[in-house]
Amino acid sequence: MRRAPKYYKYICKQAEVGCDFVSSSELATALGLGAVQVRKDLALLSSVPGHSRVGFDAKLLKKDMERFLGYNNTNEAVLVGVGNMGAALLAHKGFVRCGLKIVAAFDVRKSIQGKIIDDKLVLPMSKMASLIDRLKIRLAIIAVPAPAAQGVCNKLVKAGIKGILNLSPTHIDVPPSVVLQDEDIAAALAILAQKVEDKKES
Amino acid sequence: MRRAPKYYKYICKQAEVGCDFVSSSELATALGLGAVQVRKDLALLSSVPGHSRVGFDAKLLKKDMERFLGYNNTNEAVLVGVGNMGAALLAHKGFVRCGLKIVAAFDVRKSIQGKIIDDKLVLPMSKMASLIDRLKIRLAIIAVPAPAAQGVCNKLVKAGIKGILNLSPTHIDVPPSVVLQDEDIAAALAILAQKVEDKKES
DNA sequence: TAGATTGTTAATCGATTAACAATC
DNA sequence: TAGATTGTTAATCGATTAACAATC
Repeated sequence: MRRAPKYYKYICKQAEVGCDFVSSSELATALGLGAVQVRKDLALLSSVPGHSRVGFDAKLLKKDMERFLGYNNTNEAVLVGVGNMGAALLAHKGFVRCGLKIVAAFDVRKSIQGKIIDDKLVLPMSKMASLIDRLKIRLAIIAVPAPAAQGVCNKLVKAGIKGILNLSPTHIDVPPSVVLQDEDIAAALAILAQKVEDKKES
Repeated sequence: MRRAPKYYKYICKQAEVGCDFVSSSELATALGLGAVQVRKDLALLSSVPGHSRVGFDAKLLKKDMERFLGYNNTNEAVLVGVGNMGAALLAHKGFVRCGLKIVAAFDVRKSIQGKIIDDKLVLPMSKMASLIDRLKIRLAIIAVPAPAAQGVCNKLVKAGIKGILNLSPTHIDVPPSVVLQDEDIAAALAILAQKVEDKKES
């Protein structure tokens, strides 16, 4: 359910302001969605039915969303590539909220090995496979330059990684047993530019 | 067409290796999609029909994709928030390829104002509105902490921005005339973790 | 020709929307 | 009660898939 994160963030914001209840019509107008669609989504996502006239209990709904999005059970991940973007992710505070923790970082460059960023030590690539195996890590983030991405990916898969978030702007091949997700900020911005252009015309 | 970037990246990779032709069945197996779906997509995206037995001309198809994805016409954007993530984006090389250029960066913190990152000067917020207006910028990236995001967004909209890429992990409100796109790496990784979990069970 | 490919037409599936009854 | 909300059932729409004819 691709709308769940949006709902979650809106509910969080409302809960902060002290709203005890959130109605589906409120969510619909706030997020620019159809009221019926939101009602249907909430019926699916919420563990308790909503109350007529007032809507859904904000705190309960927030908990349901967290459970649904898997923000409760902590997942550990490794990061490969501590360049500008990789270093920013190491220092990023937003992961804990989603039940995520980067437990180790790796880089080929000797110059950065041994450095500590936000309490995490940057290790050489040679330590990667054994650490993933020993700690039973299943998730990895690839933040290396495009030409190195496929090689890193192969090593990760061999070491037992089951989910890869690919931040490099290139296609990589994974076996069917591994889940791959591409996240390319430049491409996302380009799509946004397109949408703006399309809107102007209509 | 959400699959276009994937096609594009795969074609790029093949073109680099020296492949002159790409077939839809090849794309399908490489990207894990249905062969018919790819054929239909290409029929829509390609300006020239494919040749039977060999597939599509890789160079032409690459050009078509670039045109479709808007990678040709250069779009300028501003960045607000030069923290870890913002600084990484300023130094990021991947934008040019997608026809994008960050022309200016802003931050509230005096300590970072005046610094130059990758040839771009970090300016105080007070310069933002006039610069956006003067350079007729339509795109902005928000990379500030969550509590500041809505305030920054309001200023951007007032200054005439038409498309916003929101990297902060919070919901923000925009008027219907503005296109908003959320990009939350932590949330993306959480979804990946979910998919891995789901796969294990099935 | 045989085989691998393309493109098209029709069928299926899933998600969205519309209409309405039920609740407080 | 009246009004605002919820939840459900049926209709619509769009995207995906299946089947097949056409090409080199």
